[in-house]
Amino acid sequence: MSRHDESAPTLATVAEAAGVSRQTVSNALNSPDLLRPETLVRVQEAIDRLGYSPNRAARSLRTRSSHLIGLRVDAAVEDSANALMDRFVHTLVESTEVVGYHVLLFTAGDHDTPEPYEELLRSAAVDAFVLTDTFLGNPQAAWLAGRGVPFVAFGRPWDDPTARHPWVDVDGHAGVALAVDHLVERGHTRIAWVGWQKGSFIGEDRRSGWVTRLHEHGLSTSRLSARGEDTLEFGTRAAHALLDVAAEERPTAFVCASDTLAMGVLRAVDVLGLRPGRELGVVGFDDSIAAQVCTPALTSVRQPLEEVAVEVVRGLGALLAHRPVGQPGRVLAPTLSIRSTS
Amino acid sequence: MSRHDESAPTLATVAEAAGVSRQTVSNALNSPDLLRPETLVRVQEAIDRLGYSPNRAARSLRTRSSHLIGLRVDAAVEDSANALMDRFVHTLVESTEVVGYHVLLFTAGDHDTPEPYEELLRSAAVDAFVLTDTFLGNPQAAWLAGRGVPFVAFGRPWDDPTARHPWVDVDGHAGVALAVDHLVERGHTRIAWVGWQKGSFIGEDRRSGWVTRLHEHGLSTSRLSARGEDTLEFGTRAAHALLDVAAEERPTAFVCASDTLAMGVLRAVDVLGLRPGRELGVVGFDDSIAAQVCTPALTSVRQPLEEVAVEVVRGLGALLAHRPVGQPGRVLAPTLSIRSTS
DNA sequence: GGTGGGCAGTTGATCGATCCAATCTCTCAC
DNA sequence: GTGAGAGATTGGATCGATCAACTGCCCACC
Repeated sequence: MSRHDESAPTLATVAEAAGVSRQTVSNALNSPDLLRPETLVRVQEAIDRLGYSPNRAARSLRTRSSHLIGLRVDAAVEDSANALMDRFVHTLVESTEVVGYHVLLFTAGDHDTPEPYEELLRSAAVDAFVLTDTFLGNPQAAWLAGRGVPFVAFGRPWDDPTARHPWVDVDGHAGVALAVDHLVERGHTRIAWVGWQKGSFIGEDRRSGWVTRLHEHGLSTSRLSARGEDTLEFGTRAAHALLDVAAEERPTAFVCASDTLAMGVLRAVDVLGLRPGRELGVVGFDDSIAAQVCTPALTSVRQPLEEVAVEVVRGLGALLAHRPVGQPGRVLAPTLSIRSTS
Repeated sequence: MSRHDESAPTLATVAEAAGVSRQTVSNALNSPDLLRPETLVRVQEAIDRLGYSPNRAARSLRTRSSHLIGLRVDAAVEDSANALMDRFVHTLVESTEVVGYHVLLFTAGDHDTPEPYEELLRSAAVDAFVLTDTFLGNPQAAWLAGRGVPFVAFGRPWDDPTARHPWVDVDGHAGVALAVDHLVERGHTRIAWVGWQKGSFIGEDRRSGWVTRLHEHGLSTSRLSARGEDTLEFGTRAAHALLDVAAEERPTAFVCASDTLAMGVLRAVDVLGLRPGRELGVVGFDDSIAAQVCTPALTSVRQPLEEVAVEVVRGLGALLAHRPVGQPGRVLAPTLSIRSTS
């Protein structure tokens, strides 16, 4: 009856069991190449036998790094197809685990303040952040960068091309261009845009794909564009308005800035008794779950969220190792998921 | 030029600034009522002035609690409407923050092993877990409980009513009964069930709501039930099969075990040229985003995920305070979100 | 007047890992 | 045979908080 079994094994316990010192056990874990092979084996056995895992708090305290990455989750918006985070978060968690990190979730209340970020950083709860809600340019990126908070952004620093923080983004322009090409190939010549109000950089990026691509195909964009909020209702209203013209001016296809808007367009189309598909094309953006399961299934631009997550983690790695980043940003190409509405 | 400004303030720094001892500062944070009001104010000022937040690693090491809750995220399934986690996760994060905790995400690989859970617990990375994927009974709950891992489950221990771990669940039976009542009120008398294969406790619970409620209304269930996998395709196949009978035997409404299945049913209905709504009712389960934005919008049973999250956190609180739980489980009532398909 | 008790605040030890500098053990060259 | 030097291991100090025990101090009570 040696020792009470209740307390978890520590470095010292393992060291004693293996007949070596604490430091040797620590080296076995952190720099195994420093040990003689036979010693390493002996230590490993003791570790396995005792079921030892190093205490994170202790390691964290000493090394001054928690091996945690902060990710802010904001309130889920109802009635909108914006559930693309699921896919992203999962890959992010998987990728971070590969490099020995975990993801910590937090909320930041209603208004954007740096407080929660700084608090987590000051208390050494996380080593860095991943920013995702860079919807309207990213004001946060600016103030976080200014305060020396380490982070990688999913989204370009639109408003400040000189920003030096690492970021990853998806080429919205190219995504919409893909959609336009596809619709043109299907024979459409009057392709409308349903997007967001001016002021959103992402929205303008996506829209520019529509404008330039139509022009490159020698097609007109005039009287084919609608702008408003990112809601189902606006999508429906916009479609009604765009279709309420003389037959020869009527668009035969809609490219939308989001799946939410596209679903709104589909609703209008349904009310008017038109059948989406070859005759009337509709393309969304995000390839949300709703796009996949609704009837008719929505053709949509798919962001390579898995790749984005991997790149974000790569950026985090460089950031935390204080490796200088050559070019801070990376733009990835989306693909088109073709379904029934085109 | 006192001290290099780089390093973050610690208890000692604050203590010196306020002219008190470390412990007094610690007390100011953890048991303010131990201090004389004027001392408390003085310490508070120093804390604010220096921008001090206690180091979590150090606190964690000493108190043996990380104030982190582990939540496993599994691979997002494509082509299925199961995105109900978003809503749950957000409320969970918010509720845990209120009681001073944070949520840590992790994955458990493909097969279910207790390894990742035990590893996180052994290394003191988390204090407890929240289990959510208790889809088919919950095997994990059993082995986690057996190994003394503290957790609260979202989902009943169907296979072991004597289990003592805390859990929260939603009454699937009642949810489906709600759907049946609603359809009966709309005048339907031949109401079909599209659900999962036998062997899933949740599936049987939901189905039982359909069976007993129809019988209570004096309606028949014979030849009105289909069972299969939780996919869009099966929903479509099942609907085709159920509708392929003599007109007077044909169901006029479908209650489904999930939104995914309901979307499949809608697809079949669409192909057959029927219009869902008053004449042909379809009700799903989960009130997923897809249900909300698709056309026609799907009537669906809505789980009170916000309440569930709050209850889960309450359970965690009791668990971590070693407060004995009287009755370990709590069943919450779902509601019905009525939309166009009924 | 001595004891006892509550209040306010202090000090040293401790949690479990890693860092650091010093030591020990070889092997090999001269 | 000795010293250099790399390879492997050691004990002590440290990260920053909390715990436990202790010191004054003041007032009440017998």
